[in-house]
Formats: sequence, C-alpha cells, structure tokens
Amino acid sequence: MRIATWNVNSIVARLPRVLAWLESAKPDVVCLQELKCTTDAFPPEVAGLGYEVAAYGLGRWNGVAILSRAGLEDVRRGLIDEPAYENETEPRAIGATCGGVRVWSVYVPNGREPGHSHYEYKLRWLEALHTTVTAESTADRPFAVLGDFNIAPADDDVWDISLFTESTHVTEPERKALEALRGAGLRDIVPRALKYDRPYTYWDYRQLAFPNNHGMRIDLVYGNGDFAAAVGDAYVDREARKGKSPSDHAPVVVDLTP
DNA sequence: ATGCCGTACCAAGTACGA
Repeated sequence: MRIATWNVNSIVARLPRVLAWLESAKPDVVCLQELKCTTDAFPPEVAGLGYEVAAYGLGRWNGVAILSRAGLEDVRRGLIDEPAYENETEPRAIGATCGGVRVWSVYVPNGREPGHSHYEYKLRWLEALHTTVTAESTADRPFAVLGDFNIAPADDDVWDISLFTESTHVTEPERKALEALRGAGLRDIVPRALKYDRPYTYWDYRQLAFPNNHGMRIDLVYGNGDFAAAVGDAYVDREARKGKSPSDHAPVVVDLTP
C-alpha cells in the first residue's frame, strides 16, 4: 500500500498538478492539507480517478482531506478536545481507516512567532493531537499521523539553523510536542531525499529557495510500531515541486509492504 | 533549467503562509 501526504496550498488552484501526480505516483491513500475550499467545493475530478474522498474544509484557509482507493471508513473530523482560535474551530484534522490502516491528515497551526497567541494555540492544538493519538493508537492496528506539522524535528531539518533564532518551527516547546507523540508510541518515519542530502519537504516560493535547496522538513509521518514495521520505502517526491504552478510543499510517499 | 511569491477573498488591497 502506498500512502502519501501533501500540503497542496489550494486544491482548486493545484488540481491539474494533483490529478497528474495521482495518475503517475498511483498512491492508494493520500492525506491532503491546505485545501482552501469548503467541503462541498472539493473538486469532483479526484473521485473521477477512483478515489473515495473525505474532505473537511470551511473555505479560505486550512482544510484537510483523505483520499483512498483502499476503503474509507470511520471518518472522524477534528481532534478530541480540539482548541479554537479566536472562537473558531478550524478544519485541521481528519481521520479515517483505509484498508485496515488508521490514518490522520493534519495541518498543525503555523504559530506565526513565539509568544504570539497563535503560537500558544499551536501548542494547545498539539496537546489535543496527543490526546487523540493516545485514544486511537491503542488498538492493535497500523496507525499513522501524516501531514504538515509546521515543526522541524531537528536543526538538520532546516537549511540554515542560524536564520531561525527568533522563529517558530524550531523552538523547544514545539519539539517537545513531537517528543510527546513519540512517547505515545509513534516513530518519525524519515523519508529519503531524491537529491542532495536532506529530505526537505517545503521550500518558500521566494528568493529561489527551491533551486538553492533552502528547504525545511516539516511534513512528517508519525507511525506506530505496526506501521513502522511495514514501511518498505519512504521518499520526498521533489519532482512535484518543479515546473509550472507547484505547491510550495512536496509530497512525502510511504510504501508499506503487505 | 528546478528560476527570483502565491492564494483566496473579490475586483483593490489585505491576510496569511513558515
């Protein structure tokens, strides 16, 4: 089974690229983030390729989905005790069981800057993710949280750590939240890079970040023991970051052996 | 060439991203 996660930065704007990628990479299950459309506005062309779709979006920002051609059951929208931001609970998490594998597609809040109310929201949101993982990964089945975590797990996961001294994504509390997920039994499934030495998944649109490989590894796959044991390969498909109108994120692809 | 920011809102300029 091939499972992927991809922050597409608008499913509507990215639709031609997404359809072409689905046809070439042939994933069985795909976790999407940053739909930037409502649940009802999710493009029907994706189902036309043979995928069942569970989408969760409210419009302009955020939005997550799971696509599957391996079954799509027990869909759950939102986390247990999920916090709101400015009195709105945002569509940032959706879970489903696909061919016996429980997957969550998550879009962790950005945080904006340390000390900002959005940063506090990010940390509270990660606590709710931990609560949900603790409740759901106890079952004896492969389980994984995939998505845009907006956290670089280690200094090597950004191109130049010296530029991040005042930034989110690399702070100790954010990394402690990842540590807590590992403490709940999940492992960081680190993909291989198809070029250069680091498996970055995001490159800013500006300042030639992609050609210069000024990237970050912030799109993560956290799987339980059963999931990790089944991983045969994992890679970042940087080819999807090239060319006309790409997302600023590349897909992370994980191949599970039967 | 992988190439100098893109998207949704909605019709001009702003919020947001990481």
